Amino acid sequence: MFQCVFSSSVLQPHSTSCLFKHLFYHSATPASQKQPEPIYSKKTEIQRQTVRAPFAKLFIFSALQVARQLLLQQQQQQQVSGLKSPKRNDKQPALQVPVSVAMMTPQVITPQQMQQILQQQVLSPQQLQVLLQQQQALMLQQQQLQEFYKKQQEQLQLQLLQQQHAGKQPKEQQQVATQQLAFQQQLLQMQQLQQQHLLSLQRQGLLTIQPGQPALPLQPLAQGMIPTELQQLWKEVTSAHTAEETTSNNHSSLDLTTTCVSSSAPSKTSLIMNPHASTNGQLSVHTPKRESLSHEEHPHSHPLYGHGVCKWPGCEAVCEDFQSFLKHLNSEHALDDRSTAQCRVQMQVVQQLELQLAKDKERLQAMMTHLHVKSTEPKAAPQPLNLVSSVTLSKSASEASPQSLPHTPTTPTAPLTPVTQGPSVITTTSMHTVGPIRRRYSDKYNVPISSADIAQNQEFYKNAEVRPPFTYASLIRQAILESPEKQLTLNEIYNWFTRMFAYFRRNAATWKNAVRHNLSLHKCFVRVENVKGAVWTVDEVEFQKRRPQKISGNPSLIKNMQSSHAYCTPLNAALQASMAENSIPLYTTASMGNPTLGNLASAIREELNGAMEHTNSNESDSSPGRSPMQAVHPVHVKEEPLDPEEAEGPLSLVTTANHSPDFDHDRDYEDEPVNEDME
DNA sequence: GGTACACTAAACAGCA
DNA sequence: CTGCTGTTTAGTGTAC
Repeated sequence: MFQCVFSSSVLQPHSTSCLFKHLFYHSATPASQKQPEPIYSKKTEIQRQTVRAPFAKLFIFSALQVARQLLLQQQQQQQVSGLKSPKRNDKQPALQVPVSVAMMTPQVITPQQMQQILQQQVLSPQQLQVLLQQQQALMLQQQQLQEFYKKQQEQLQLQLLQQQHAGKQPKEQQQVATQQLAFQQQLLQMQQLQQQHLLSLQRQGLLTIQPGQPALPLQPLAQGMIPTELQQLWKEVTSAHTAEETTSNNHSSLDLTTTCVSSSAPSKTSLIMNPHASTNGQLSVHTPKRESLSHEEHPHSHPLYGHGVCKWPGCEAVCEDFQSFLKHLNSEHALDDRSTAQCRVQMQVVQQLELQLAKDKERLQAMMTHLHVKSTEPKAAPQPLNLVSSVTLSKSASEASPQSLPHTPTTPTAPLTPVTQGPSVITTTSMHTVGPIRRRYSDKYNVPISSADIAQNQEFYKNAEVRPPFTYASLIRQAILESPEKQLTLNEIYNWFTRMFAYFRRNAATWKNAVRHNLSLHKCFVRVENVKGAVWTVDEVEFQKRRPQKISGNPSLIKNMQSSHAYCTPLNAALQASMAENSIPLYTTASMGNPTLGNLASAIREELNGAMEHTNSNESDSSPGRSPMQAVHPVHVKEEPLDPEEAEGPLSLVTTANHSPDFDHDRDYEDEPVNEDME
């Protein structure tokens, strides 16, 4: 989950596809409108309603939280590094980095990715520069504040211990506790100030936050702060802490150049046990040696040390124990030009991550707004106020602007970061989910599954335990058609299900029964006695008979459908754009390596042509509210309630998203693993 | 409200 | 007897 989510922004290409598949299926595409649920007959409607809408939102939230965690980790790394640099200049342009970014740890983005990130930013280069500088300065300030806050906590704890053992100094303890409380309150204020700061940035045009959108739920200390406010706060805290302390220069108090860069910092106890030790006018107490602090707190915990390896960017030196690591840190990563440069690089990485986080926050907000609009749209409008007229629909679906969506006037969904293609991608596709999308569309409108459906989301469904939005009949047909001889035994169909869909790796009794039921029920499935037993084939004629009722639409839609671009273009463009935005290899359906995907285009055309034939004969049945994509591919529209287990939140989805194709045999997977490879 | 459809669950039979 | 395969029925939910 973690990597999948976060790398969507910066780091890991492979996971990016994962994320965008998630996005597609929980926010954007018509397919997302269906949330699976295996057993819904015994669930109350209330359960379903509460389960569906928050699903995607929770996932997005989770993704953001994870990204935030990683960002904080990066900040920690930078923090440790930054304290070692006496030359660091907060206002220094971030691009003057002599050290190759490729030296960084595997976690770190490559120069190419960095460039991509830069290119995809919403801001102009000038704006970006300004914003970078501001963020850089603010970030350092808040880091210092964090450190001080931590010290305060430590001090309080130590004094509490002292009090317990010695039973004295109650007054001082109370004083510190009071300061602690006040400090926490001030932190809350700072959070508000952060939002103000963002708003000011927005007013300056440096941030593109949509109007009317609620303030972003900023995390304390996770965003930049107004320097003056922070300094004021700093002054208040420090002055309250030591009354006799001569308030130092605000700039110097925040200037890392005044900090002690020696690794042999004064012991923490000396600073903490005696508050007066920090009354030297220099705020060395506020610039602790993190390694020493964390070392004492957690003997083997260090942001730059983990799994016996030095995590200094580009180092990865093996250190047997923590002591050796400290030696290594002090020797190999001492204060020099190289370390300084690396530190700057790390700073830049953090900045980029922050920017990316801000951007993703924006995206999240837009998505949430979008989903909120959709979910709160009155159900009483089965024919939604589709402002996309038939004239508009006669054009390419991809040309339709998101503004065409029926938005509630109070919560307009402004264009989503129009500079980047990623969000607009989602918008482009999600725009086709207008109307009562949360409602499950009739399966009458389900076009049987096409190769494109599975192809484009194959990896997703293979790994994510999400029920595919396709009917059993469609899946069975797909399985059979994918086989070389266009025929499968029942067991082979089972295997196809379990191989292609993680969802079908559990509750085997249920879905297998359903498969058998469908095989028997539908005339399109023909049982043929074969040499090796009975096999099932698909009677396409019978199968096509089901189609006429599946597509209805007005002539404009039909006309639009005559070009396969109506369906292919937006989706493929969406995928490609999202991939390009995240600088990952194009994940086209044709490059997925599945032999069945080679016929994707023809399959799509086949589906479309087949649909067209029937649709043309049924033009009287118009559905003006249906968008082209829905009309062409209404199978995505079908929405189903969530499985209670899946409804637990995004975690269930996201965690399973990283499952290896190897099945989880320990989870209700009643059958043997796939014991034969049909292909 | 009726109808069609999909899904789930279950019963049942035949067979190896 | 057990398990698999295949058929059928019933109940439920959803969309039209």
